[in-house]
Amino acid sequence: MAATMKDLAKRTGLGLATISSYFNGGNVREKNRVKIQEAIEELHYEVNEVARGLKTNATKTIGVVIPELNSIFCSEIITGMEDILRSHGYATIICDCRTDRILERDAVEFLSRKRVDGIINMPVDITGSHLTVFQKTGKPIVLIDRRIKGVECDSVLVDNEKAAMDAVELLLEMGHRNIGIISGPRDVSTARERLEGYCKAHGLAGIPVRESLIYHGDYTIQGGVLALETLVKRNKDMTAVFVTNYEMTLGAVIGLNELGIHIPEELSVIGFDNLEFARACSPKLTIVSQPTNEIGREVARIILARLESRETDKVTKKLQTEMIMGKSVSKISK
Amino acid sequence: MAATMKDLAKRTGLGLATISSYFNGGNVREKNRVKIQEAIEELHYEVNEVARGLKTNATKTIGVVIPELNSIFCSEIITGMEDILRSHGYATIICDCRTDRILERDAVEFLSRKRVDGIINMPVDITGSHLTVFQKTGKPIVLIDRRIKGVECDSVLVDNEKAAMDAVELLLEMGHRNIGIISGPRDVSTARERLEGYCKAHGLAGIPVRESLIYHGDYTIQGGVLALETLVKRNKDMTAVFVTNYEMTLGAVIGLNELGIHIPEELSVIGFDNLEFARACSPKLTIVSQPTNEIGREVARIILARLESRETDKVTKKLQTEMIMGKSVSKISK
DNA sequence: GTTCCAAACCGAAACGTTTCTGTTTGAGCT
DNA sequence: AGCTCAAACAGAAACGTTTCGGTTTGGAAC
Repeated sequence: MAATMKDLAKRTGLGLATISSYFNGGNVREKNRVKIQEAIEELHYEVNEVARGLKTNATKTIGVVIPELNSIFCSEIITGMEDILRSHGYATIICDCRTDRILERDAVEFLSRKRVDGIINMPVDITGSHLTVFQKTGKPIVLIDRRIKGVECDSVLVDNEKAAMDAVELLLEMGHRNIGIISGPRDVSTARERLEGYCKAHGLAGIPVRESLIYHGDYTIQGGVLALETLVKRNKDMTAVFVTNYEMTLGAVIGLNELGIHIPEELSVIGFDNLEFARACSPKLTIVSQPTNEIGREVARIILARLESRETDKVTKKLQTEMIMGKSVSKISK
Repeated sequence: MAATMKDLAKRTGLGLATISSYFNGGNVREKNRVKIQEAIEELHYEVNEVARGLKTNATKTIGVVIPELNSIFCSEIITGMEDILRSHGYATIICDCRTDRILERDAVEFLSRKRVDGIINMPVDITGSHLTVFQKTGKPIVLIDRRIKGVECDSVLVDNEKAAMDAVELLLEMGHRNIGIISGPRDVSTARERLEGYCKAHGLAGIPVRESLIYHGDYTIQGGVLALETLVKRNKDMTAVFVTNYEMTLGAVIGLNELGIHIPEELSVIGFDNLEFARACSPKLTIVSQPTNEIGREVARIILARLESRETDKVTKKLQTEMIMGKSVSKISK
């Protein structure tokens, strides 16, 4: 069907090795070079990366396993990551495991069979057991956003505790004393860290944390709606709420909107991520913004470094968030 | 390094062909079956899909080329698509070409070298020249959302004209006579069709179309902001605006917000896509909603059918949009 | 205990590369 | 013209599968 290197060899009268070295930057006489080029044109030759992958034992492909493609946090990271990987000749196979441990394990096995050169993973299964088999191959793994205890490998994280402290401290400074938090699932490390930041900020200010002000959501939009409704219902004195990821922020705004509660007169809000959405809210939402693009680029850089050299010590990069000021926080005068 | 079928053969005392037929559903005696299973466990064997791909000339991989991963329209389609493809044993390599014709061409060539079994493409280059080489391989191509004149292949489209007519007719019924439209790039078929619907609705109502009410945006958020500002500035009598994709809808809402223009008292708005965002707007935005998930699933079904059988006649599926009513359109009484 | 035949098995060749081990070539010297 | 040596080339083996043709096996029927 498609032309092969053998065809090129036959056509040009050259040997297979010469054709191969032409494609791999070896020494080929100029006149043969043009002969090969002509043959490529005429036969519409294209390198077969599958065969090459079999021979070289490197597919120039990175597997990416994420909980939800359809989440701006993930998709922005991927965009930044892919940019860099592509420019270094690497392809990415993206597997969206729908926040499902089984599918996540399947995805890793699948990528392993496909002989990807490395895996980038925002883990759902916090035991990391889905990664152990792949890790034995010695190929690199880089974790995004969430750390895993057992598995030791490179990771790119965000300073979640600091992020949450910044937000809560702002609310405290503005006089709020009954601050709700829409936290994430208890078993997700980012969620725990953000909640920890919330508690620490309270501790530093000498204000006790009230259990009823804490809601453990599920990081989804619908979960955000429910969380907000619940918090509002059970805390009549709550004057502010801090939402700890984008999807739930969107949900919370929907909830407030549908309950007819005004921001910030009746409730101050600090959200998470998606600057553009924050700008579209009226009044503009104050948010904690994660450097998604930079996370993606950093992940790409780390895995590329690993692929090129065999350093031993694992690196953990922690990036900082930024507060983007809006008008969704009001000042409370006692 | 990793165990191969040859190792399994040695270990079990069976032949290569038997091992192979074990993996491909052939006839293997029960006792040998368990022997093989044990050997797999002990040697941690995993099929090498690269070698298999070379031999079978099928990689069980579909290439997907889209203009922008970081767009909810695209990412929702991909989610729906991947679900179905995965459950049929196909992987997807996603290439985000950043709305760049050169990168799009690169992506297709890249996928071709990787010997993907088919390509799904939301095309940027409307001449389709990036696809002609791949098409010669006889492997299937399915286009999403935008049609291309030269290239004949399956496609899944949306009834854009009807979508726009529905929206504009609603505005006309509510008494609006000076309706702005934030349209898309002139060379994108979806944009032209939506604009056509806008014009047709005016025609049916016997109302002339005014050039100054038409703005050609670029389908980006920032483009939406600019579009809105421009339209508002040059049409003091404009009472409603129809925005023709999600990113520009978000931009338009940002623009209105930052200009302090109230919806719907000062300006009625109909947006496009992203139901959740519409719900988060205050008042809730009326939008035209595309069946993104269904588009993705349909695309997957079509390409799977092509991969399994060699029907000749190409199919074009056209899906309908839905209007989701909010409170962003006011009634005008003359 | 034969006979028979499908079911089960085996080994080699092939897929399209890269790479290893040699061999040839030709430009720059006497 | 002859010599030298690196540069350029050639051929074959190997990567890990599938598949083709041919061989063995085992159980049912006699």
